[in-house]
Amino acid sequence: MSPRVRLRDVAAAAATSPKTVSRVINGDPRVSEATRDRVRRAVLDLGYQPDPLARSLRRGTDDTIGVVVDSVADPFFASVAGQIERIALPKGITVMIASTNRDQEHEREVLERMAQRRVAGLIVAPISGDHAHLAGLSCPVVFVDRRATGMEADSVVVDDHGGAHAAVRHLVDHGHRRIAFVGHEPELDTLRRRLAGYRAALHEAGITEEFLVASSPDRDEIVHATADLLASRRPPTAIFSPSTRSSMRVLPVLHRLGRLDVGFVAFGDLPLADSLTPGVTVIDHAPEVVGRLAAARLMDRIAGRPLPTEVITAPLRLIPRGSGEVPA
Amino acid sequence: MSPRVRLRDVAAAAATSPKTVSRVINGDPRVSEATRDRVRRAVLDLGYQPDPLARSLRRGTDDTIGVVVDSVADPFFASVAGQIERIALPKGITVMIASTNRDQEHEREVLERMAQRRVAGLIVAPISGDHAHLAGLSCPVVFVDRRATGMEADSVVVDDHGGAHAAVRHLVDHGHRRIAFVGHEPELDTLRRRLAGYRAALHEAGITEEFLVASSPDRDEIVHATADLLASRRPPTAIFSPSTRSSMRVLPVLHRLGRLDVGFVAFGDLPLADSLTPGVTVIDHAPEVVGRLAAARLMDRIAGRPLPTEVITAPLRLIPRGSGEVPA
DNA sequence: CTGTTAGCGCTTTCAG
DNA sequence: CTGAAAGCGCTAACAG
Repeated sequence: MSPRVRLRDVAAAAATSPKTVSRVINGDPRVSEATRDRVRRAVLDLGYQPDPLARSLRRGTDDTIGVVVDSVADPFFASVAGQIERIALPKGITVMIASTNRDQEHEREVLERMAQRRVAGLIVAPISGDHAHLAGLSCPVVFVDRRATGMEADSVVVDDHGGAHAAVRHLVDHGHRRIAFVGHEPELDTLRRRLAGYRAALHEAGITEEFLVASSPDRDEIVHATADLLASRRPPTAIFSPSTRSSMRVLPVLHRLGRLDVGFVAFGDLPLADSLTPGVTVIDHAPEVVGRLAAARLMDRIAGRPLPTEVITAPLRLIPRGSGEVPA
Repeated sequence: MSPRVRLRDVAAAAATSPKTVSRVINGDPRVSEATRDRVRRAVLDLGYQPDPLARSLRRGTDDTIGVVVDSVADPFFASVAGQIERIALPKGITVMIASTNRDQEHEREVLERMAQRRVAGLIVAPISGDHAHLAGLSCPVVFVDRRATGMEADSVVVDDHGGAHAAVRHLVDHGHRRIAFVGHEPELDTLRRRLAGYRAALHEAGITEEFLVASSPDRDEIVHATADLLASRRPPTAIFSPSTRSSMRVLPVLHRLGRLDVGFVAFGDLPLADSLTPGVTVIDHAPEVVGRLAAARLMDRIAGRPLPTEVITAPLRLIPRGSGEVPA
């Protein structure tokens, strides 16, 4: 529309210099009340709005934070991202979201691009195994869901070991002794921890028999492996699904086969989990909490508050809905 | 880490001027092969990467498109956004996603901020009723899910009327005559069209009895209203849910009450829809298609290709899974 | 308390 | 084909 109002236009209208207008805009106290008022009026009259690009170029940093996750289409990360946005926006911080699609090369590219844009900070669900290359980024980084390795940075995670332990313990308490872990992804630190929690719970209960399906939830193999396992001569009486993605593949199998007698507990909540029959017992993954904690910590870092590097653990809770309470 | 390589550093290394380097970077053909090679080598040697902020400031436009939707945490919009990202990124275009949380004021603010950043284009799921104020934006806008009103702009929508019509027709074909429309939101154009489709299908079948629950899916009222409706003296034998958000509220009611004899067809696919018993029959909303079409059209606009303003309709298909095929 | 000068890194003139 | 000068809109540095 109108050709864009600049600082100098406001300055002219307020009969002062651009720098003084800049001071008023940025809340510098060293401006007289009278001038300040004139400037404020001019700003309103002309509908002036600062140019974020020019400002960032000069300042060397942008009022933007980057969020890099596996995929925005993943409900867990979508919730995390939504929460971050909710916290950042009121502070005048813009959020840029990007997906890695679980591809290391892609992750690198996306991060580089954000760094190039001089983002003030990054929240990353890292997919690469070693994050040393991220140490070179000149802005604070907070990891979510998976913790930092190879560099000093805060991470906001959930208690993978404890959550898995609680889930399996819950099944044991309902009489199950043959419990499968379906959907292992050994390349993910998170999953390895959940596997350890599963094993610890078995061990504690004096169970030595382990059922492990290590097919990735992204491939159809998991479907067949699960069906085969249930059809085997000595099948498990319960399944622990260590990730939402795994649950989305395994639950349909159970329902298709009508195997609703099989105990089932999932790590990560699911939409419609309480409309299934039986309802799906889950360890709630608390994406909102993860998002909130990560955003808060990043703000602290951007503000330069001196804090020790930390692994922040979001609390988990078990939500019994039926599938985890079927007897063995 | 290293202090950032600038154009002039590359120029120095290649023994030429910044402008010539700029020409090479931007693929200007009017540079001799020899110079071009020297520059390319220098770029690689120094690891030069252009500064997007400086470039945008000078050019007056940013290689970024903004995506503004109800909420990234909404699975439909998350898919749409994911698809847009997938198309934009390989073209070197950065995507900024923001949520309106269905708040007009918020929408205005977010859009203003993006415009301020000189985005090259916008993809918007508009929440405000009249979009005339968006006409002032100096970049192309493509609307998704809901169509433009009050301004000339492309929209990518689904066939709301036709989809709803097909859904209700499907129920009629299975013998239902008392079919409820649960979860109307009269302020949304989309929903009004779906309601019209519902009515048209009833009319065609010679049905005069209409059941309408106009509670917003965001409020608990919809739960009670649905339960009351089913408990009434002359209840519907089937329900058409005109939105995913509505389905997420209504399905739990049906399952909690054990009313699996009630026919159910939803507008918009649902995660785990085929694990419910019965599986949920849906009109697939095709978020990926909507995203792809919107992104493609926006690219056309940004490239300045002369095209008539259009309402592009993404195809829908009915996926029968059981709930829509229960007899009356 | 206020203003001037310079320059963030790039690209658009316009002149060789 | 190449380069010098100017400036996008803003703010840091340094006067006054």
